Amino acid sequence: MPTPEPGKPVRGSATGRPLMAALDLFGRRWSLRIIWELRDGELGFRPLQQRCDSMSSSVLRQRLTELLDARLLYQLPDSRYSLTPLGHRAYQALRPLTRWSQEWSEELLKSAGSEGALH
Amino acid sequence: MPTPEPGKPVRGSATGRPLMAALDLFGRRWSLRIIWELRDGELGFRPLQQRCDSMSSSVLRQRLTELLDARLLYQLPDSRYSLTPLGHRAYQALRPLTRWSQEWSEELLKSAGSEGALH
DNA sequence: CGGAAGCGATTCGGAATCCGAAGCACTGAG
DNA sequence: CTCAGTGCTTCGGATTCCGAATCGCTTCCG
Repeated sequence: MPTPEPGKPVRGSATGRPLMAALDLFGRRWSLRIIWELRDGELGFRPLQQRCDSMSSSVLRQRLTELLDARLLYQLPDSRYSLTPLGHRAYQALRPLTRWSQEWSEELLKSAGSEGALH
Repeated sequence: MPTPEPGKPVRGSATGRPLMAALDLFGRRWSLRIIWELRDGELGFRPLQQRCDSMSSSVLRQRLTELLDARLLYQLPDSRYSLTPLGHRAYQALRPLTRWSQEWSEELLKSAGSEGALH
């Protein structure tokens, strides 16, 4: 499972268009979450694992190397992980998702309520 | 694998915070891509499959039911799939990713170039 | 009518991925 | 020396994904 790279064909897209590579990278489990948890501050391996609901260490390592390869993260001399400027901009690109998820939550509550009211 | 719902615990997050449910939903393979491909216009099952690099029909069906459950999609009387207003706003929330992926692509080209220059 | 083509959708065996518990090597504190 | 905490690896089993085949249905065309 190679790290997705814009320009090269990635799983799920023969073209390698940057967006498709990004969708592949972020479509792997925990990728988005890791970036999210590093949004304000460096974290070591285990603390990061804790914040990610104790995700499995093997997958965490896998995701970390992918994100390091992709230059979204770098490692401090004390081996903690941190977002690169590029990684931080990726986080910012994902911020609208927070607002949307709120809206989504409200929408589902609404429709759940009207379902119940039908009886 | 239940469809993630804000408020309920989802895989990868005991809290069920809306954002975490969203990260679970979008973290499943092809989810982002499907929304992306429906951004401007309805598509039937097989045409949609074509646009998604001929992804496997079983997974496509799985993702579609999840996105229907989550109210991001609805099905027209002729059984084509379309974004709901909520789904369209999800797409809009993902748009900054396009810009970012461009920047990412350039950054990787830059560092690939400087690597070569070291010899 | 007969048949070919396209559709949405399902099934199923094998491949890829993810999980989680255990353990290793190292470091600092007591 | 112990003990706890760290980054990280290994490995067997569970889950997920894949892809080809297939079904039933509709449409189109002779």
